[in-house]
Amino acid sequence: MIKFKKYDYQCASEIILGLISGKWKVLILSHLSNQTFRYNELQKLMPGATQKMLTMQLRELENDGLVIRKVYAVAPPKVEYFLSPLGLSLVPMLNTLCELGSDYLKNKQT
Amino acid sequence: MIKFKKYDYQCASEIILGLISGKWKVLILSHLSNQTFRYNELQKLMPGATQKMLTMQLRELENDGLVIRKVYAVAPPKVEYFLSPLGLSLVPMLNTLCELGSDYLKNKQT
DNA sequence: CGGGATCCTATTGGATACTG
DNA sequence: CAGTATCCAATAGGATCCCG
Repeated sequence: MIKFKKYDYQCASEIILGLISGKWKVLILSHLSNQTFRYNELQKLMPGATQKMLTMQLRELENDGLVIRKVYAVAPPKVEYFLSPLGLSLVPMLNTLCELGSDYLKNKQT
Repeated sequence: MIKFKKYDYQCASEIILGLISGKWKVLILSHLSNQTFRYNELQKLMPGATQKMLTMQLRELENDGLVIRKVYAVAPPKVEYFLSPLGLSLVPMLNTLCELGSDYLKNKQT
């Protein structure tokens, strides 16, 4: 039994799933895997996400140490988001997940 | 945009996450990756899961083609669960996920 | 033995309005 | 620009009882 963040996990893989489970998290991570983005740029990339959801998902990713939020003390406000080393370490796995997903779809169509 | 099972996915990786997201799914998959189990054997392996949840998760895994349910026409009933080729194809990824989870924990403790 | 049916709670996500 | 705050709907999960 693994205790982490008020949850009990039976398997360490569930921890990673907890980190990336959330309606917009993998999408955010995949965007940030390419480059740094500002808040409103991410909004444009994900028109379906409300402000509340985008902010929530970013905050969780930040608290879990996958994403870094850099605030510039300027007016108007400027905030940049980019992957931490920990977030970067998940990128190959996310790509694998993506390939498996494509394979799965092909398989299900035949 | 990928349409699959009444959901719209922006990234193929979300499909795999949908398949294995569920409180007991990765645990079921990890047990079945080693050997075939009967229903009540799985119950004993996962004391925290209620009958309803165990059945639900197994049915979803079956409907998604990851697990095969084999019913023997005997009395008392006998039902066996084991991984399909599709389910087996996810095992290496699940192991990777497990390693990443362990790494993450170590990192967070320091 | 291997479930199904019902009822209830908790968590997640959405819509909308407001702000330093 | 980059968020908060509030209220509400949908889904996931849990407790309990029943059945061929």
